[in-house]
Amino acid sequence: MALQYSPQEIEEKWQAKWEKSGIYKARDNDKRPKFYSLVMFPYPSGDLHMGHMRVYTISDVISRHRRMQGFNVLNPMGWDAFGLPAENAAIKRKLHPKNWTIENIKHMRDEQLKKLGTSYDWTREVTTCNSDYYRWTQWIILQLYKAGLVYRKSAPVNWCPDCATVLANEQVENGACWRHQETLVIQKQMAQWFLKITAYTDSLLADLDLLTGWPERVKLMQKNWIGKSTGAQLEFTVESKPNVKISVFTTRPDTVFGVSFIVLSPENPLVLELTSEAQKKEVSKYIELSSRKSELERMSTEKTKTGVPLGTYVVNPFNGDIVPIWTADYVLMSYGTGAVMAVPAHDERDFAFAKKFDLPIKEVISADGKVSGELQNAFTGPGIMLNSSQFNGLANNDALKKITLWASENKFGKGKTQYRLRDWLISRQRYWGCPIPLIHCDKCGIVPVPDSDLPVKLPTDIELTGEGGSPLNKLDNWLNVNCPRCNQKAKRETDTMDTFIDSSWYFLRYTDANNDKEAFAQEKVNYWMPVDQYVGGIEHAILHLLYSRFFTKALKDLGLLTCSEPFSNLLSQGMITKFSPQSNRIEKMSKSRGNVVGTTDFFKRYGADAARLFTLFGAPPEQELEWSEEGAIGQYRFLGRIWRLVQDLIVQKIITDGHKAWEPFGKEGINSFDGLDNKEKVLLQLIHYTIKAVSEDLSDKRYIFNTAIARLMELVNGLYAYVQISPNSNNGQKKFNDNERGLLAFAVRTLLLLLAPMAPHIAEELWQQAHYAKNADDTIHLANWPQYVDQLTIANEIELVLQVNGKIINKVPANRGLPEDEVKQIALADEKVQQKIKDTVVRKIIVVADRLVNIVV
RNA sequence: GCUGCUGUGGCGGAAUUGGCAGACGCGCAGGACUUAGGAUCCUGUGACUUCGGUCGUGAGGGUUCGACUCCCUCCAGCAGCACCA
Repeated sequence: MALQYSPQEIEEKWQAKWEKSGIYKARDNDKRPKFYSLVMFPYPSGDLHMGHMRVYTISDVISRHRRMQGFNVLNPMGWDAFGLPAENAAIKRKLHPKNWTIENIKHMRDEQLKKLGTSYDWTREVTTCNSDYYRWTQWIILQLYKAGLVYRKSAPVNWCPDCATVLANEQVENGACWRHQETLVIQKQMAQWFLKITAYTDSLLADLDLLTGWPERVKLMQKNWIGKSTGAQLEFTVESKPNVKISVFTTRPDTVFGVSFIVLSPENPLVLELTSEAQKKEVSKYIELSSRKSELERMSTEKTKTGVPLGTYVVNPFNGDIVPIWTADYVLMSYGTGAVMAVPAHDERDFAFAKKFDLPIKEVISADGKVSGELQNAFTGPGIMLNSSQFNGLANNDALKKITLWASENKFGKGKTQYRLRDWLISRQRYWGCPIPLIHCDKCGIVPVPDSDLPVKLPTDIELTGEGGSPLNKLDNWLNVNCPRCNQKAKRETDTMDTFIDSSWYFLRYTDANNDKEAFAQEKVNYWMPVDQYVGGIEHAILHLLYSRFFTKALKDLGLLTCSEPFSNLLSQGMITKFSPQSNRIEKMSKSRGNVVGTTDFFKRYGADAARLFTLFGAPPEQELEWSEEGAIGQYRFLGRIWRLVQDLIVQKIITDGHKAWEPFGKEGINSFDGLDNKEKVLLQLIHYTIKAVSEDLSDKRYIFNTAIARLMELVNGLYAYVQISPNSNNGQKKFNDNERGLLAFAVRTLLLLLAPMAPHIAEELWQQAHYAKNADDTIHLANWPQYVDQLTIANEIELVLQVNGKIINKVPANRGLPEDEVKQIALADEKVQQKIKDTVVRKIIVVADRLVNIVV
């Protein structure tokens, strides 16, 4: 074997061998404890670059480590294969989306993920656009439909002109489409399918507390998205139409005596009903104007408020005040009741509005309960009530509760909790998605496709034009069916599902991926779930993770599984960045920014192991990592350093003996420092310390791989130093006695085991060459993770730091575990310390065991 | 604007519990080997220094024998949300 480290010669060899021997297969219901390791599956866009590789490397290292620790590891991979890019590519290049997708999957799987040296169980691969998968997506949707969680409703929805389809609320960012940052979403009134995620609002919010293994920021983002507010819903009677009431939601019922007008959203149907004859013209003009404003325009006019009065009034039931009704587009129809009570004295928005239109500002809370005169700003803090009849003098927080109670006793309103989260719009007017398995029958209404007729296959003979409307609508022979209930003519639903549905349950399918009788067997899903470690990008903090949690809870209630949260631990890896010549900035690595580093080239030149090490070493996993060619080459050099060290020890027959590894100490190594000379002690301690440190770094308490690699580098440096100071024999080669050979063999063995999860190819190759493998079929990746002896991780002798008044004066060697008095004596006797303190009185001596002494004078 | 996170050498980063700041790597400098070195091996590398030391973790203050770490004020950068009543 060459003395030169050549990843090209070893990596693909081992990849092929691992695949053939099936060492990464997960076993259902094994006796070992299970570990479900999951990485967010990719959209098969065609080409992964180094920026993508980080997440797969991190997840793979965790899987490999757990496997060596004796867990029955499930580490699956699949494809989120439905979606718009396939359809757009089809329109542009006249390829069928299916063929485009399959080609991409083949390349990404065989040329990229496999060549990274990942340890997936490919027998469980799932592809969401295959009918053996989406058959069960349809089945699950029908179960949810039967449970009343799927409904159809005509509603104002977000329409992206570029996608030519509607979007979920979660897919609108700053008023623009999440796929097209420049394309403003427009509002359309359409009949659409919704999933009733709001039925689970409370448990989605409350159970965030159970997710102790999730990053706080992700939980916070979900919490904000759900947006719980507590307050009250209050009723204001219209003065001229006493049978009409306007409901408002407010978090500040304590300010109700300060209401000086009511505002309705322009979309609120009450606006037209309540406008006076005199105001009709102006109000219609205003509604027309604001309907033409996009979401973004409505936001950008943040500071300048617009609105018109309706010319009618309501009665404030709390104090009989008669106040005007206005319409203004700072009030959103989609939140609460689409109407608010305006209290300019205590709400900044209302204050701005009242100032602009010269409406009264009535103070009802102040810091001391006294009138403050003219307000310059809204007073939003806590204080004492005034101008509020029987509630005067109370702290506003007490008044809030009492007013709510009083309102419900007198039927003016009641306490209410309001959420920001709205139901999930799931229908899309596109072709390349999972067909919704429902049928429209004139007589029977909406009829689910019977289970026996699933899957509703997506027809393949279709011409895609990219014009608006559901492409499936044009396929008469697919569209027209007989109603399963009355057998009369009926039509299929032609919308397809949001692809986030496909990814909301794929982790369940992995547990039983080849089942053609059911979505997953209870026994298997309950054995594997929940996922023990999920790794993925922060961009899915809301969408995918919230939807998956919702699916898990809904399926649990349907009796299909027993866990209520799908992902016990979540790691959100940071992105890989690189200087982009286009923008002259360091930005996220992406094709469109022109700063990608391809995988194939890099693997060919430096190997997958070096790529893996660099992405692990550059920064902790949650932080951003800037790609650096030099840094990556540094890892290649480190691997070369290991290679040469081990090769030398093999060629010189130091750690091997014929076709066996040299093992006079057995696999456990030496269990005490007794009888070792100093340099041996140092090496033995280094080995045990390294095992401990790397094991802790790879544990779920840390997952900090950069320090794990740093510890391995220190071990390698230590081994070089050890070999260097050993005496030469006559022929110039290093001379080692049997004990030293055993220690070296143990050191190298340990090094390779600790390296194996991170650089699997070189570890396996050297494992074989040094004959640590029992036979040709033995693999380091199923070997036991090394154990350390705590006693041996620390030296008997320490360096004692001597301080005077907290400043370091000297460092002296001392034995570990000395009694405090003795340590004090050492410190006081020290020459440098003496010089410093001279005759001054020692006030206090602080001893930190085995670390330092601080003398205070 | 609100919320959250982050500020440490020329660079990426380490310091797990309040106890030696800068592990490890990149870069740089010097040496060895060599026909050659952009390979490899070894050594050095926070700043200032009168070579005794002095200063040093975004800025300022505080608590403490002792602060990168805890508290307060401020500054800068990043991210999420953004008229949510």
